[in-house]
Amino acid sequence: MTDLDACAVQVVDAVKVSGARRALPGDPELGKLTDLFRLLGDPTRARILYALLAAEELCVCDIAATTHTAETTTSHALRLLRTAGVVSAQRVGRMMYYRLADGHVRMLLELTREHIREDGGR
Amino acid sequence: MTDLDACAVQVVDAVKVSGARRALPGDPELGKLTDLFRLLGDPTRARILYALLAAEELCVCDIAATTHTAETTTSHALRLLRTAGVVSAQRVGRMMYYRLADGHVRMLLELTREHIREDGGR
DNA sequence: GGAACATCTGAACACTTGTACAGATGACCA
DNA sequence: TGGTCATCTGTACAAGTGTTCAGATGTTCC
Repeated sequence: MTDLDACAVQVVDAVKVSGARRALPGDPELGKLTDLFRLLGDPTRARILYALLAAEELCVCDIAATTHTAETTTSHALRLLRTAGVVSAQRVGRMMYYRLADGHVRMLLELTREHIREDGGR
Repeated sequence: MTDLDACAVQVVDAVKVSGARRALPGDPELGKLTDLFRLLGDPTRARILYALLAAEELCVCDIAATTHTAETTTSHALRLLRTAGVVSAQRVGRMMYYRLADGHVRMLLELTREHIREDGGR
């Protein structure tokens, strides 16, 4: 779309560039990666996830109470997280209980919080 | 702002709720967390970061060439990443060399890619 | 069956955000 | 010093996104 070719001609370190280009995630993988990160990049959803990290399992109402968010907003957020496979849901009577989908998500949340705490977000 | 009080009254598991509420990151910490995730949630920036993960260090032009992105766009993205402390920059002559800021970011990128690859993004 | 309840869904709005264009900076070299 | 080069910045527009309101599910209990 733009002057990408012009730029490619002026490559400084061609070896590094072609090496990095090969190591780059492909479009489908990159899409999944950014989808996941984008989901975690919203305060409402992040609050929900950290609430589930602490409580193991919660119903929608209790998630809303924990995160100080309207129940409708919570439900919308949970749908996105559920669709993406970040959380899993289980119906018990008329309530839906949510929990983090797997250990990777837990590690991701813990690692990032550690990172923030250690160097103050720098 | 909303019917949050009404919701709090109908809390199902009050013990879990108050426990999770205490474990929840505070607003400043949560802001840093979501800022970081949001930065990783854009394809252009993610490509840049994975390029740096593979190549250790690259100048703006080579980053643009690696990620197939216009140099202006790359520069804008790098500014955001630099301001947030995700990447660090070093000037050499008229070129700027960028690299990932620390090991936490590297681990975050690697862990997430692993996660995506293992269960196909589910 | 009907009422009360927890949760979900659809649509509309305000808001945020990424990208592209144009021009500015700062560094090198003749 | 003047010109070229790599990179940066400001601005504007299009596109994406979160929250809300209103109403629809599906479940329990009488």
